[in-house]
Amino acid sequence: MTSPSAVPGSERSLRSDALRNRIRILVAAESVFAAKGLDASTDEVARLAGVGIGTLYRHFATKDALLDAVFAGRMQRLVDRADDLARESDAGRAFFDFFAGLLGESPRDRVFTDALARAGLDAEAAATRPDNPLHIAMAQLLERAQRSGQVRPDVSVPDLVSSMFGLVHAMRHAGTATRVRLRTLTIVVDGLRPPAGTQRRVKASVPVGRRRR
Amino acid sequence: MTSPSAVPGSERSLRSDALRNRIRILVAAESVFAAKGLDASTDEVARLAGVGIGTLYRHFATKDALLDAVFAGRMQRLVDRADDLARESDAGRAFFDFFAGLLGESPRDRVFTDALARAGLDAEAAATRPDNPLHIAMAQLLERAQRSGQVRPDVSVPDLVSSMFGLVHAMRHAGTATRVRLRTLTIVVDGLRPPAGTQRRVKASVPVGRRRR
Amino acid sequence: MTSPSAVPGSERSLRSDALRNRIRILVAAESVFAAKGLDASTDEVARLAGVGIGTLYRHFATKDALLDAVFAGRMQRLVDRADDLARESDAGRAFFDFFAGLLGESPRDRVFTDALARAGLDAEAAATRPDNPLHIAMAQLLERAQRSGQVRPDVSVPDLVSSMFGLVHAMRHAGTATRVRLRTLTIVVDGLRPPAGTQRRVKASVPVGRRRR
Amino acid sequence: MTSPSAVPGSERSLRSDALRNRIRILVAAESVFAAKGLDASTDEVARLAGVGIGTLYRHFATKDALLDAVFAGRMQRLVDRADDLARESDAGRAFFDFFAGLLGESPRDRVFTDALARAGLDAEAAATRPDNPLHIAMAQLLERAQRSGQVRPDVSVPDLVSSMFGLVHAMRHAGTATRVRLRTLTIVVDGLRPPAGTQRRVKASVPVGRRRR
DNA sequence: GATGAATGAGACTTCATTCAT
DNA sequence: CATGAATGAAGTCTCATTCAT
Repeated sequence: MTSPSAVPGSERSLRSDALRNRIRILVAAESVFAAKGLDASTDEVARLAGVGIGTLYRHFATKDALLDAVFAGRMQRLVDRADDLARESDAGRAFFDFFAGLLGESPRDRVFTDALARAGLDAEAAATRPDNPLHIAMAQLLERAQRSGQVRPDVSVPDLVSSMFGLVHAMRHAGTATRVRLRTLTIVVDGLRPPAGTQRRVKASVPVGRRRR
Repeated sequence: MTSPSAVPGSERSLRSDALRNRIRILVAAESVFAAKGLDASTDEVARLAGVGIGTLYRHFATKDALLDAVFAGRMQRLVDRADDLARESDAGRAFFDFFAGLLGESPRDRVFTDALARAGLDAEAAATRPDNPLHIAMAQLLERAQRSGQVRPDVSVPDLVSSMFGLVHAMRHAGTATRVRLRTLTIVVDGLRPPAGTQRRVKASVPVGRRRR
Repeated sequence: MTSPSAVPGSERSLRSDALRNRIRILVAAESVFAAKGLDASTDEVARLAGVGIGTLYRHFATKDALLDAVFAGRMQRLVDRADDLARESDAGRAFFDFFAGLLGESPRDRVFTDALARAGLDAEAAATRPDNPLHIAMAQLLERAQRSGQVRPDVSVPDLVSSMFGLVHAMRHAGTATRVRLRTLTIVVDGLRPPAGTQRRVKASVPVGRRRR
Repeated sequence: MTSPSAVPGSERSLRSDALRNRIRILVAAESVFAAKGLDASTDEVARLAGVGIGTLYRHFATKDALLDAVFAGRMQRLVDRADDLARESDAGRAFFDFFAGLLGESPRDRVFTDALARAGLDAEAAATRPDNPLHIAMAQLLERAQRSGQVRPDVSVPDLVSSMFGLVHAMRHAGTATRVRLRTLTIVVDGLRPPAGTQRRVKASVPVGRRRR
């Protein structure tokens, strides 16, 4: 999780101070964009990062490139969590925990939602590019949960992503009203469960347990 | 529904040409903002409407005022539909039709979602200002559907609004993938149904008792 | 003073309603420009006058033309007062009363000062166009006062106009500080008196010879 | 007088090129606003300064801030002159030289007059904020001149400022007519002298010649 | 590599003036 | 003649991006 590859774009070895600057910029950017929206100025990001604007543009050719990097970082955290949960023994629990985790994300920021909106996650792109890391991670969670009979069998990964996308926005709308947040989550979670009467069928099939990768 | 008051701001009688321009501007604005986001320029709206920029600003003192008007129009359509459905005899069908209707709205635009995001609909504001027309309309739909036992009794109007908000965003994410759109809707709709085993309780309150589908 | 010619531009006979509108516009313009400066909009003038903007432009082809008319009206009042005073028997008193009258004018408005600044009253234009009504009126006041020995003989009408112009601005600067207003006036007035020792010379030319106060 | 602090805003050390631009902008602004009035566009200032409009706004956040800086520069020159004169041995000469110096200022520009009009110099503000540099400098000139009996004892600093304000406007009105300028100055100057008969009184009180402070 | 000053396109908005009703 | 809706030039200001130091 903390290996260098966790910082996107850092593969080409950078002088340590340059790397430090890059990270400071990313951290500042996430904070600024989360607080003030994506229209916040690059100047403000640079200021918070404690670097000159020129330095920011040396690391990220474009504001858009910076946003992409921020989004990628955010997505990575989500993928990491999905991967961690995929190792859980209880497939259903893992699956629903993933959704429940969204409760904690993004009290009010637009970074996460926009991160999901970009990055080729929309349903159309998903068909042509099924190699998206988040897709892969979610596919594992979903498959196991479905096989264990705890998730309705008729949902696919794109459905899941759309639902998750909607849920995150709903959380943003619900704001700090805990009750509302909770019940909105419940609605989606219950909607993902198998309809009454179908529920029991496959339950015993997970004894072996499978590993990713 | 088609009375003049359906066009926001038309209450003060305007010369016919002025009214026509006002409408053209609103239509253009909805289209432009839907296509390019709320950052699209007022110039572009004026150009598409075929009026000078001065005319736009004569009708709407501020870009924000224009956005408000666009949002209000969009909300009004939603409220109108909710009101229409409130007159349906089958409470459950009316309720779920309302949600199903969101399938048709907003294939990809940000106007509708942002319209919902503004206008004091967020959960916190809802507590203090329960007089919102959409709230009232949805409250009617919800109450009746709950009394008929077709919607789980533990959801409140704010939960519903958050869910709807999320669903609309999910629709935007799903894009034109009809299957995904449909299944995402299904998840939310099923999540709104009473959990298995609770279902029967209130049944008798709907005289004849009607089955969905 | 109240003859039709007092309203500049009304010479061509206008229908009575048109004339009334013209006057209402002028009155409104003076009030608006005095309160908000010459940058106030023509729209605001029209609104206060209770006429449409089109009507304003029918009467005054240009904002500048309107300003000229307002200025002319203000100047006329000044000229009228000078003419009235010219009929006073005490030449010195008449002269100084004219200056003292400026105390009352323009507590804070820019119309009067700008009226003076325009209308060919600057010293250079005065040389080529000595037919300015205000010049003529002030010339009479000055000449008589000088002949009576109560005003220093070395000042000319342009000097007087410049002094008056400055005094009016000084009044604007002094604001509502009565003491300051009064003393500033005193300085100019005393500066216009004949220097000590020169005073008596021309005395005999005023038959009776009168003392101030 | 020529220390760096004479350039307003240069206190924070700027890169030499930035400082040069700042000065070019200020010089251009003074010239443009003097020639065309305060309504002249910032674009024109930038053009004359040979910088982009963005550079102008980097140095001065607002047109108003630019005007303030221009005004402050102009005021500083006036204060500097007053301070210089305050060191003259002949108090009366110093005092009247100060006024005579206004002859040279501002043949036709509005910058100086508006600089005086702003900056809390109006008579009302003066009462509450007597710490204005110009006030202090003029107070010194005035006090000494009054003590030496060469200026009437009943004028205060606000009176003086109002008079000066008026005089500067009068100069603007007089334009290039040297005679008029000179005589208008004479009127004010003579008005500031002690009235005949009072003149001698305090004279002997200055025998040794005293230094301020 | 880092810095931050400079740039200028482009956004929003105002207002004098015109013209169809 | 009166009206006020329409027009668009022009103004202030922002901000992504470039470039000299």
